[in-house]
Amino acid sequence: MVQASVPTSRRRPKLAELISDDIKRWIASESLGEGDRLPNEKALMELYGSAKATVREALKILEVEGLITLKTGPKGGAVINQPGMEPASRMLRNFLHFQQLDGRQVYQLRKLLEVELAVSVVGRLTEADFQQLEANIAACSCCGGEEDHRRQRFLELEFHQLLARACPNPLLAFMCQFLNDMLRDLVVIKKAYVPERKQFDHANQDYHRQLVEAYRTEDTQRVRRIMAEHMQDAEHHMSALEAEMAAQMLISSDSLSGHNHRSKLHDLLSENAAP
Amino acid sequence: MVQASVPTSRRRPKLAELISDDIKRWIASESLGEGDRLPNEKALMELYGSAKATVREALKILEVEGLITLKTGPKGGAVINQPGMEPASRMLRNFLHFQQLDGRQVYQLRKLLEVELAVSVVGRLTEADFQQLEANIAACSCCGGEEDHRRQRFLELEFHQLLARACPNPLLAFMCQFLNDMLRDLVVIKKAYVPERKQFDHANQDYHRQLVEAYRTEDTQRVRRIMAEHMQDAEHHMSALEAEMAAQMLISSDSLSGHNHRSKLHDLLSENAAP
DNA sequence: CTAGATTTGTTCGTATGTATC
DNA sequence: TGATACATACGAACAAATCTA
Repeated sequence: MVQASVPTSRRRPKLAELISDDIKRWIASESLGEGDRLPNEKALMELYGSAKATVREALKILEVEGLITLKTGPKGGAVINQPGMEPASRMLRNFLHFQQLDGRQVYQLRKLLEVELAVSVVGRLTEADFQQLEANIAACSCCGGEEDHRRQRFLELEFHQLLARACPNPLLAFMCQFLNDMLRDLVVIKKAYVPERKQFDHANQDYHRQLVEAYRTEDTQRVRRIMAEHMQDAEHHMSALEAEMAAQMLISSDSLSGHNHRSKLHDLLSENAAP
Repeated sequence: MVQASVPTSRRRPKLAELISDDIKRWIASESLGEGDRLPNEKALMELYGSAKATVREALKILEVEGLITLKTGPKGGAVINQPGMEPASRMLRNFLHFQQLDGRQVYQLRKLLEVELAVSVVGRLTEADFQQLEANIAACSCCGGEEDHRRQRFLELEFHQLLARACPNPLLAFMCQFLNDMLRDLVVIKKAYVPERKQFDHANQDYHRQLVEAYRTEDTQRVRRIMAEHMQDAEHHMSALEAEMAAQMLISSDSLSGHNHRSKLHDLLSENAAP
């Protein structure tokens, strides 16, 4: 049983999947890195004895998985690309879209992971990091107008993203950033959930300020205590939207914002008779 | 900017990606579930005014992401498939393959998450679950021969997988299962790392037995304490392979086992002159 | 700055295999 | 068993993008 690429259902592996797996094995065995180039389509065609479309499908799989990028022109072709966390994040959202997930469960993890992450970056922040953190706090407190609630939330989450980028553990960093992204998109959907928002904003900014202070003095225990309180407090204020997350998670907010696209399929299948 | 499918690099979205995004939007807006069928290729061709290959590529993207499965024959076509955790797990491994990751970092998370998971399933185990757990312990202790160290590890990890399947929080369950899968594949690679293995096996079995006991009496605090100790102990014994994980993570162990495939590309490009 | 070369991106047409009825 | 519907695969050709001279 080879069958590595699409193991969701036991079935006969298709030709393109075998080819993409073979290329993956090649990448792993040669320990290739960013920038190395694969042979061009023609060479792959005659190597595997397959048609152009089949090779293209194999390359498509690798592109969707974020392992290569395809460019046209001379010196173009398939170059190996070390994937960021976006593809993994996207797939995880696809998975969670069909699960029932509520804010309580998100914070069950956030309370653990954000604290662990906060502690793990003590002593690892550069002066540039401190400047970004303090700039974020300043932006948070200054634009505290009543206008744009969402911008406020974005900035607060960005504070945590800055911390995550400094984390030396890539797994921990990924999970925290994923949780932050989910909360960010949740804010996009729920346009206004404004109970006692004012004091919540103030409390958040206070936590962030204290965190930076503790980081300056590299006081690990204080970092742990403040972040734990911060998460506890945030969970309490999240109880407002204690329901139906994971409903609209298939499309990331990047594609939601801007035009409010409706799918062509929806238009066609609902009207079913167009002039 | 639509551009949701492959956001690893900012570039003009290709036609196939736009189509797959549109289909995704359709799935999300109609809140379709498992088993619902998409229009067939011909209908999609004339709907989007694109050729067969282009539509096929769009469907390919959705298939790689685990959102649909393609079947041949009448009543075949693209049926919506609620993705399991395999696609997300695969992408996360792709990401980590290019990061430096060691056993210490894995256990930094495992110590937090396995304990949280263990506590969260107290009172949620059915009698069938208990039977599976006890059967696992029995299999662990009986086949304690010196023959197959790997089988022993597989069974021990399977104990934790059983617990994870009973966890009501899908995010927490995913992360624990992912960590277990990574450790499982690591065992496949490192064929024999046998320092004081015997007493380690015995200790593990003892922890597992005590855990089942505590679950029977629904003693939450005891579950927490035992699992915490179990993870602490396991981390200590993992220090043997404190180095280079994440090297061979691109291909899952399913495809590694069996034939020890070498890639065609490797064969061709190294010899470079075939008779 | 234009022109050509190179390589991917897209399309059409056709043939094959396979599962259902 | 055969007919049908559908995905799968092949091959050739054209279009578009991009580097280089």
